[in-house]
Amino acid sequence: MKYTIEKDKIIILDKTEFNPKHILECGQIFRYKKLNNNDYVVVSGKEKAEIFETENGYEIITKNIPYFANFFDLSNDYNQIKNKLSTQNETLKKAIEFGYGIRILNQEPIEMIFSFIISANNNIKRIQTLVEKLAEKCGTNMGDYFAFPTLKQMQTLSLDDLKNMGMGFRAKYIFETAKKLEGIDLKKLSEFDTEKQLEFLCSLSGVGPKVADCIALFAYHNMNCFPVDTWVEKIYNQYFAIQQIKNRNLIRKNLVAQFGNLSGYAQQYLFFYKRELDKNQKK
DNA sequence: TTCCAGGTGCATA
DNA sequence: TATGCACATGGA
Repeated sequence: MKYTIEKDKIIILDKTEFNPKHILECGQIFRYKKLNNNDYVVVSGKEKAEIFETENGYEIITKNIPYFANFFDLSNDYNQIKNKLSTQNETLKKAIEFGYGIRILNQEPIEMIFSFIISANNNIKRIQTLVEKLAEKCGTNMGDYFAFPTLKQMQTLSLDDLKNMGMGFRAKYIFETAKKLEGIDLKKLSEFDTEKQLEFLCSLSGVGPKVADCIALFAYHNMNCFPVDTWVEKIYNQYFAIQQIKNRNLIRKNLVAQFGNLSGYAQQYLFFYKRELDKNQKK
């Protein structure tokens, strides 16, 4: 994708491989805010960026250019990925045409772990509220926003703190995982193969197969993962299944068999497509 | 009032 | 190994 870098901004000269709405509203990140039509503020870890639409693309304004160049996966060629996937399946082709500007973000492992523990049996709106509360409660004050808490900061929270924030039955999971991660180098996990990565993640309290897939996908860019949640279950049974399947493990297996090392990309296009369609139908 | 949301953990057979 | 249920909370 065409982009250039100036002092404090990344200039994107493309509107087909980069679309802030598609990128931010496809459920992979919870800390963003819409300013105007296609303008957004996004917070990741302790960094912040603002995105503004221009005539020929977008400008990403930030104090940390390298961080957000990597965050937005700018060196990756999404046209090639989209072409490959579009030929594989008609529904996916439609989903890609719909969410053409999606990119899979490179996010912080610690942020993904706790955010997706919160996501269990929850809706995106409420997940956003809870993640924000967590940052406000114990994350570093950066002036006009709060950084996502470090592990040390997470460990200062009591079980009651978490319950009082509205974490519900996930409070215990967060509390236990914060303890368990002590002394563990999460960067090392990127060197593991998929099986080992998921095995470790599933050993954390509140992390099962679906949440582990999300963490592997969004924190470690592991494209062999295909998180199957309630939405993917719906889309699978609507468009892919010969016969209806409820077993999510089996659905995952079938989808990974079909999309291989492009599974993570395929999943995001399908997830965004299905959710937006359902949202619009309700209106 | 009931159902549902980017599910997980645990008991039971 | 597979199935079923409880688990907080808030919006529709």
